Amino acid sequence: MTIAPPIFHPGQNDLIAAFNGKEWSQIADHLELVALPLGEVLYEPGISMRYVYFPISAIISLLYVMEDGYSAEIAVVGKEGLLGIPLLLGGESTSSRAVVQSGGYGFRIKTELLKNEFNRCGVIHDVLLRYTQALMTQMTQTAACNRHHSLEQQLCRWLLLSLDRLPTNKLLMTQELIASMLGVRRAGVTEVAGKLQRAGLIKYRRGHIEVTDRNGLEIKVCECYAVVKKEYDRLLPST
Amino acid sequence: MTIAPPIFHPGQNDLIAAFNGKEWSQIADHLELVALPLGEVLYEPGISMRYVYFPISAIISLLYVMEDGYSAEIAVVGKEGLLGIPLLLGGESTSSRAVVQSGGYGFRIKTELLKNEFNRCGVIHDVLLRYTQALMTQMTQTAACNRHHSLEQQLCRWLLLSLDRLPTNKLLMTQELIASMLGVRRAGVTEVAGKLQRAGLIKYRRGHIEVTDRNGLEIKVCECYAVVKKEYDRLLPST
DNA sequence: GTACTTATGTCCGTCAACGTACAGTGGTTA
DNA sequence: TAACCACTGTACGTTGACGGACATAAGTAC
Repeated sequence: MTIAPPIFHPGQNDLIAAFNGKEWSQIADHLELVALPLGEVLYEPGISMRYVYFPISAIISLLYVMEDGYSAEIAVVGKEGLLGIPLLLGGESTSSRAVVQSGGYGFRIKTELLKNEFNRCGVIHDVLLRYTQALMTQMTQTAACNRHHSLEQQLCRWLLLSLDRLPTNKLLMTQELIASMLGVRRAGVTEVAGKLQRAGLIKYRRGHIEVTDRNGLEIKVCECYAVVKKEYDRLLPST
Repeated sequence: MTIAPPIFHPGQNDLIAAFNGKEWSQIADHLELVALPLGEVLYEPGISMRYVYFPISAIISLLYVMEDGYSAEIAVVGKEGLLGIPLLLGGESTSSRAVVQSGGYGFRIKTELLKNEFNRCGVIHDVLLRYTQALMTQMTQTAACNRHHSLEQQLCRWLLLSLDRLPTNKLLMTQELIASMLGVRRAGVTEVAGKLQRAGLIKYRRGHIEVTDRNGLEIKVCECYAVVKKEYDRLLPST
């Protein structure tokens, strides 16, 4: 038996919702609903891509993968954003990889079409540039957090950022995956996650995480989370 | 006695050199040469600024300063770039601070004037967006480098990035300052710098660093330096 | 030249995270 | 039901950087 895909509409992506003008309706027809299954690689470093993605229920992780195989998450993109900013900025490719961190659905559109609208320098242009700045804030904070904060704080930040981009408080995530996103040992994640569980903040079950006390996480997390969230709210108030 | 400021012209900034069209000449007259002395703070988090800066001989460091006073460098801007991208992206302010890391000169122009030209979506617009992407690459690499690489590698990267933005191989820099840029202990910098000096790569003298074997640094440095450099060259080939 | 400030060199105990390894256990498949 | 695999829990020694402290040396001011 096959399960019918859930019914989504483009406006569930916050950026698309913010476009909603005449210029947008011209290309809205070209949006295409796609499944974004866990682990799918959407962009690979140095490769120029044909589509940009507006996630709805999926979360995409921007990772830098080093020569020795170690990786580090730079930012996450969910329904508040767009995957493919470099395509609009004119650079085509990036040095990072985009991987689906939490499976779901999204819309995609041919790069050229969005680029054409972007280059008219109307609402779409302005919204996307503000989003670009929000993304830069996230990168900034990742860099600073990597330097100074403990694994526990970083995990809290990661959980909250993910939660903000999901409809539920449940994540499908193994500790192995989280570790590779954060660029730390799996055993380190186990330790810290156990601590959070004993404190009653989360519940763990083989690849399922449930956040049971969001407030508690917000108390434990470092400032980085709030800085990013505040900046997204400021730059993209519609969301 | 007063020393006359060196004679600079705007084209010494690589971005301005790339503009050189009719649209640019309209506002070129409004450029103003300014001294950028070591330590001067050009942008403060959350404050909207009146000018954007095109460095010529100075280097500006983008720092995120945490609540507890610890800081981390996110990126550096020199004659290859522009300080004030967030002003153009529409967000006005950022969460980071911009500090002159190496004293020198630069040109500045009122934000509004550049913004107007930017919004015409011509050459200036395109060049600045490509620069924005280069800056994002630098942030990405900083985040990844902070996570995985040793202090020694990071210092090498920092020296090389600085060197690329200076006319000489000499830096005016105390270890204390470098430490606060990298977000590490001063004693840590001393150790590593001593090691580099004994290896004959640099020469130290109370606030003066001279790189005597650039090649040696490039061998020791992590991949992060090359990734950033390559991306700048690719995105802004005129430089 | 002397006193003073500022930068650098070095040491020590501490600690978070590392790499590695292995045992348990939940869920799936045969 | 049994076998198996993938995920999780835990342990151990190692290590790079930390916080803090103090000594030395290089410039600067008097």
